[in-house]
Amino acid sequence: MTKRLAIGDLARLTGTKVNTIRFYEEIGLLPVALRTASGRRSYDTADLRRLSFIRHGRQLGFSIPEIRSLLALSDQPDRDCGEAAAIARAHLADIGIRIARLETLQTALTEVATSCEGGRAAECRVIEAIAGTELAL
Amino acid sequence: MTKRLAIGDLARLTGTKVNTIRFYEEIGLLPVALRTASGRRSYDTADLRRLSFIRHGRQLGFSIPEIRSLLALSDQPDRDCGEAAAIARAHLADIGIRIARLETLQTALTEVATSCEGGRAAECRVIEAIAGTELAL
DNA sequence: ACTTGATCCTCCAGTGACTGGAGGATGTAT
DNA sequence: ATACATCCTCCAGTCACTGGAGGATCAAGT
Repeated sequence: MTKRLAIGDLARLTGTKVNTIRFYEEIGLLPVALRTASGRRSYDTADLRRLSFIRHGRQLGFSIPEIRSLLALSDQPDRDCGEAAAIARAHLADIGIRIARLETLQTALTEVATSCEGGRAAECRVIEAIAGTELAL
Repeated sequence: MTKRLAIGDLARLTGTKVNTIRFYEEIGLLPVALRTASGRRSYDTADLRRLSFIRHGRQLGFSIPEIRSLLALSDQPDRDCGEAAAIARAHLADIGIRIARLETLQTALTEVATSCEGGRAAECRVIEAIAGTELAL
């Protein structure tokens, strides 16, 4: 039998609250956990990877329905490849925008962070970075 | 007098609910809005940019305290440059991680999206993409 | 001037995604 | 055997909105 993890271990390894893990099970983001003889939840490394994915996804601002649809890509072993491709494509555009915005913010913050050495306060373009250029109103 | 916007205009232009704009005013993310003679809120393009920043920031997964601290960089005209640089630096590491994760996810999704044309279902690396490589346990 | 429909106001209740705590059982280390 | 951490369930609270009631105001058309 490979290494099994208690809920607390999983929580520590992923930076998740124990209650949150139980919550994810309740709403079906994580599979119903196996139980030990005494009724405690027991996990393996697949659960660890899945939870890690969920947590990082949440930190990136994906909603739970979005994460569900991303997880669906992994959950369907090889059926309905066309549908999987459609889900993937639907997310790709959004991800491109996110990356672009983060990169603009990165540039703006780098400017702020380095401006002090340059002598005086930088022209602060932080809002402009993320506000979006489409607002030329 | 330059162009003034009603709360509904601001909502439409930024994709925000009217109630959410009032909420942001209440918690101090947006300045207390000017009012017309009849008591309606009135906005300008600075408010539009600020709200646009807030909304995009939220979509990128930044919490309201984080957004507050990013806005602080723009709000302080030129006082305490060192503090501003510290805030900027604190966010930069995090942003680098976000970008890297999104790029890995982008690669994984592109693989899924293009695999159908190649003939058979791709080995789905979506979870692996975001789960993080530090979990080699 | 009047009506109609959209928009605004305040206030307050509800939702999504957690977070924390009470009360009690179980595991582990001395 | 005693302690102390960890687990269980259940339920209440928080954060960031979201929606609706009840009522005033505005802008357009007749």
